[in-house]
Amino acid sequence: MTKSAGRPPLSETDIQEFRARVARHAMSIYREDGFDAVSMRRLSKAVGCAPTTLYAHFAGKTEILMLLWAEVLSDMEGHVRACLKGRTEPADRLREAALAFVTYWVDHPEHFRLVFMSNNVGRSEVDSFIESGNIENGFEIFRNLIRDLDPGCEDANVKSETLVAGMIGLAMCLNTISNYPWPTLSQMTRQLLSGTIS
Amino acid sequence: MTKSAGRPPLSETDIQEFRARVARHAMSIYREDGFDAVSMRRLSKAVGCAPTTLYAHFAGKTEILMLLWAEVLSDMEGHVRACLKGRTEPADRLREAALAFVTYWVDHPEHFRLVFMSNNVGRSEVDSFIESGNIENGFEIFRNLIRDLDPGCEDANVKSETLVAGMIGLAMCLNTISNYPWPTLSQMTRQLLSGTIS
DNA sequence: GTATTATTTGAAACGCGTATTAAAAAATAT
DNA sequence: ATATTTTTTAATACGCGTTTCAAATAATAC
Repeated sequence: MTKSAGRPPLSETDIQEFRARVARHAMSIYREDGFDAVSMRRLSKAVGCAPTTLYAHFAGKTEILMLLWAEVLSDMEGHVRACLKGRTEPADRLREAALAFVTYWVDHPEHFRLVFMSNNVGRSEVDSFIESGNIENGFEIFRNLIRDLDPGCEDANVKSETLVAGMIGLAMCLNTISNYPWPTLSQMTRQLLSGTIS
Repeated sequence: MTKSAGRPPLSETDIQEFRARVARHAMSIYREDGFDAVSMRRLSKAVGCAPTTLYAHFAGKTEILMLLWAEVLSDMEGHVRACLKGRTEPADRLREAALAFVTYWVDHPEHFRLVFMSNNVGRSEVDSFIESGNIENGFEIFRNLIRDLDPGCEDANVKSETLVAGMIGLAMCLNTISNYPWPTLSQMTRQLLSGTIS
């Protein structure tokens, strides 16, 4: 059990550092030139490594893109929380938060594409992201708002998960079928909420 | 204004025939080997033309994939209508139709991917599909079910469009974040409907 | 130094969507 | 047949995600 000869494996710190460096450059390219510009070849050039090296540290491109999700989601969360400032009435808070949520994705179609349409309906990759708690946080905002509205609500889970999924659906439809004569964004959000606020 | 010399342009019939032939082969490849197998090179080989020829008749791959949407959507519509057989109570009909809608997309993730995740958030391409009335039909089922439930309902448009978008969101979340501990599909659908049935 | 192990590299390959462009082929009027 | 016009083709190219694999490099123990 003594130390064996040969080059030691990368420390956990080294790995994390590398992954963080990749994330930084990926984000920089994404911000600079958009989603389509984030390619493995270009990213490896920016990082300063061979394209193959990326595949030694990531399962694939999707796993790298997930590093960007966290930033976008946190930015979105900021927008939602910002519009809660100064509002105290629970129903009002929930309404405005929902409107801000949908508005964010409609105003940032590129972000929406990155987060919701860049996965190949993949299985295991997304799972790790779930377990990291990032998704849970997204639901939590609305779960809390729903609980504030109706303390002791037993199906707050069902309500919040359905609300979030529904809002994502709204954003998706507005983004991808943009020329359809949709009702107003606030009309649809209000309608979607009518089952939550009761 | 007499006929000019030279090879005459393809007749509208010829064009339609070619497009139909492409659609047939595309659908055949899709059914046989799945979404990823439908590539321009392979499709051109199946059709019996050069890859470039496809680009003379279609703006791009997305426009070809849209030919498959109609079939999938009509299949889906069949499933929804089938579950209405024998049901007369309006609220019951709406509930079952909604459940069938979401269930269809969860049971056929490949179809979901084809219809909802194969467009690059593209603009003009999807528009032609809208104007062909295919989307309108999808909404109409639910608009009618909502009208049956509440005749003289003034915001049936808002309700149906929001419901459909919400259901798509449910299907999308269940498909792409498949390992999250979601509530039951019927729980979420019922919750989503609670704002519609009231 | 040498041996050993871990990691990175480079080059090549596959098929992909898409674009360009010159050459070939097809279909017509005269 | 010839001229004219439209359509198709073949070849080539670009960058893409991903994989394979032998060669190079780095970091350690002895």
